[in-house]
Amino acid sequence: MRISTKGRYALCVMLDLAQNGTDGCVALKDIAERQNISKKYLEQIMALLNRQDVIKTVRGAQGGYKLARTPDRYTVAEILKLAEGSLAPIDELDDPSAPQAADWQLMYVWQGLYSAITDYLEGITLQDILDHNAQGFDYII
Amino acid sequence: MRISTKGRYALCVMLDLAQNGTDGCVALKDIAERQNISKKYLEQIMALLNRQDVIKTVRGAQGGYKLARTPDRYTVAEILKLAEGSLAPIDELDDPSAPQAADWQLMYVWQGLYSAITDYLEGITLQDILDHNAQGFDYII
DNA sequence: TACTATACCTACCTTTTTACTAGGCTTTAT
DNA sequence: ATAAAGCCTAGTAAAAAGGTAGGTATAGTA
Repeated sequence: MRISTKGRYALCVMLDLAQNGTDGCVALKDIAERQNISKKYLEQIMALLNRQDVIKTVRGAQGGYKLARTPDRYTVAEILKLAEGSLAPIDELDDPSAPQAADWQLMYVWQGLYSAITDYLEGITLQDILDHNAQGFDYII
Repeated sequence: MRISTKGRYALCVMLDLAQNGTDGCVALKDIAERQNISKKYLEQIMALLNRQDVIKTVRGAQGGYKLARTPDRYTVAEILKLAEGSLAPIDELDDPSAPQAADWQLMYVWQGLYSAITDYLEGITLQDILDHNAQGFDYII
C-alpha cells in the first residue's frame, strides 16, 4: 500500500511550481536541486504530467514549467492518479474483466477502501497544502 | 497503492476459516481449492499469521487451521497489516529516521491518508463481512 | 506398527516493477 | 553562434512480488 516515489515526486513538483512559479516559469534544474531529486528522473515525470493538461512548458533558454491552473484547482487525487496510473487498491476495480475467486466476497471491502482513499485525496487541493504550510505547522516526525 | 496478493489472500483465508471452521479445523488443501490459490504459497502466508496469535493449528492427519478468536474480534486492518507488514502510504510514517526532502511539506497529507485508510479498515471486522455477504448483496462488477 | 494426511521449514527461482542513468535531439533567449 | 533549457528513447541494477520444490515433523487410523 505504498505510494511510489513517482507519485510523491509528482506531487512535490506540483507544489514547488505552486510556490515558485507565481511569476514566470521554473526550471527543472532548480526544482531538482531544491527538492534533492534526480533531474533526469524528474524529466520523465514532467513528461507524464505534460501529456495531460496539468502543466505548461516554455522551451528554450530561460524556459521551464508552470502550472496550467491556479493551485486551488488541482486535487491531490488528480495528481497522484496521473503519476501512479490508478489509486485503486486492487486490479479488479480498474479492470473488472479479470475477476479473481479470492476477491469475490471482499469486493465491498475493496470498494469501500477505494472510496475512503479517493474521498480523502479529492478533498485536498494544492492550495490547501500551501495554506497549511503557511500557518507554520511543522510536521517533523 | 495496490494491496499485494499476499494481503488479499490472507484476508481471504481468514474469511474462509470464519465460514468453514465453525466446527473443527479446516485443511489448507481445501481452502486452496475453494479459493483457487496455490497451496504452497498459502503455507507461507499461514506461517505469517501463525507467528502472531490470529490462528490456531492442529498438526498431523485430519489437522488444519482454525481462528483463534471469534470473527467479530478481527479487524480487516489487523489482518492486512500483518500480511503486508504495514499500511502506511510512505516509508517515513514507519521509519521516521529516514526523512526525505521531497516529503517534507507533504507529511500532513500522508498522515491524513494513513488515517483515512486505517480508520476505514479498523471499522470492518470479519463478522461484518460475513453479515454483509449473508444479506445477499452480489458485488459483481 | 506402518501408513497416510496434514502442518512446518528452508531454499530457490522467475518475472515484474521501480527508480533511476545515459546520451543525444530540439527549441529559443541572448 | 552559443548556451540553457526542455524532449525523447533506450538501457539497467536492484528490489519486490509471486510463486515452486523438496524435504521434515507430527499425529490420527488401520
